[in-house]
Amino acid sequence: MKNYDNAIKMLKQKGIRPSFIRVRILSLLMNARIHPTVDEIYEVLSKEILTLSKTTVYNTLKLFTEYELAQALNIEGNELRYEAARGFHGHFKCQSCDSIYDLNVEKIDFIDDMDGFIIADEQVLVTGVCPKCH
Amino acid sequence: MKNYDNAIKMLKQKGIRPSFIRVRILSLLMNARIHPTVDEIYEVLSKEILTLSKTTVYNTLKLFTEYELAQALNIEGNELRYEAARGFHGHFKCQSCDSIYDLNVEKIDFIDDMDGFIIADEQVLVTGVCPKCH
DNA sequence: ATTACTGCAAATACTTTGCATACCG
DNA sequence: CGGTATGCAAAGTATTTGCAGTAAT
Repeated sequence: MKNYDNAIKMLKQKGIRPSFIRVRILSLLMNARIHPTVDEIYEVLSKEILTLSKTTVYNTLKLFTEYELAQALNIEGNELRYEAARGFHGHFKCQSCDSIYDLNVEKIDFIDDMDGFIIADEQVLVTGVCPKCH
Repeated sequence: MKNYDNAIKMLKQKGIRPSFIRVRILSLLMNARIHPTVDEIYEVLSKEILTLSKTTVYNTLKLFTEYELAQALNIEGNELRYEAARGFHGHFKCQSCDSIYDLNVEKIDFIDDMDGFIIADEQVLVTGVCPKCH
């Protein structure tokens, strides 16, 4: 329950109606500091929301992405992961256990002259082996 | 023709038999400095290699990735792009025209202590609008 | 009543797998 | 010949779309 209020507040701020499902999905993203796939979100929430459909999860995440409440991450080539929007940070993916860690990194240091380029987003993905796996 | 020799040489160095198709795919990646999808590679090469199948393109790229001749890029969530292996660099993706630019960037500056993490690869993806699109 | 939200089913897109055929040493 | 490379068809997985039913204002 604890974070529902927070999620409701954020949805209202963006002018999105805080339906039950939206609140639950946003709370999930904000609480857990996880980077779930659509499938993982669906698996967790469909246990409580028995009528939930994957289409709705897709719709909701798309909506959140448009309103910058969530961000899609290209971690695997073949599926999208999502996380709640928050400050700039990177990700570390363990190629052994597939865990994903958040990473505090400095902003990108461009060598090229970026004049004329409008930068909207920066993503950093580091791959390797995490401490638990060696 | 010019780069076939180069591609053949690289394949031999890795102990991979330089079949015609492999040479063509590797040359394509090395010459054009592009970041094609499997589909784009297939479209280009199937005009000359009429019997080419996508499976072979997939197989070949997988092989190249294992031998570090090519690298898969997570640019879109739903498809893989490939580029010839070369030094560390980032990518800029224009959200208007979908062009992908190579970017010279400094190595990631970690704020976290990365002790215990073995870093195998770093990817930087910047999204925004390129000079041609505004 | 009108608009927005949800969900099913089908369609599309990308990639992998199993197996058969063709090629090369 | 024997092993590797290629390719077709089918299966698997991820995502999108069209439309209909439902809920909210």
